[in-house]
Amino acid sequence: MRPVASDARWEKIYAVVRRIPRGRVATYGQVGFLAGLAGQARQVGYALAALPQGSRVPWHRVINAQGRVSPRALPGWDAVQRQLLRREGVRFDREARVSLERFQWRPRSAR
DNA sequence: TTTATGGCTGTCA
DNA sequence: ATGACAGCCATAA
Repeated sequence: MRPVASDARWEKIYAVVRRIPRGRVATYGQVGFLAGLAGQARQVGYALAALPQGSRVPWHRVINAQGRVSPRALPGWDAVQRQLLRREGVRFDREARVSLERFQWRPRSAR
């Protein structure tokens, strides 16, 4: 059997995402960096997109570098993400953007 | 194998 | 602020 490289990477990505506390957000690039995959933000998005529904990974706490919820393949799904974040206290401005200054997660280990 | 497409990002006009 | 582009790399065809 051929080893599936993405499994190990995705595991690392999920591990990082699981560390994001409630009411905080991280960018794809940040997650990639913390997972040892600097510059591969896109893979983070890909990994999160592949998450099964029942997973306990807080995928909704990951947004793009512009502080916005990325438009997704399935319609309405991004609105759900915003609602989940709001429920945790994350505020959106009228441009549907989050102030990363205020809500971005800052783990000590990588500051 | 090659091509096209992604829940992205930084840089430059 | 907005748009175009080039990197990144896994997956599907």
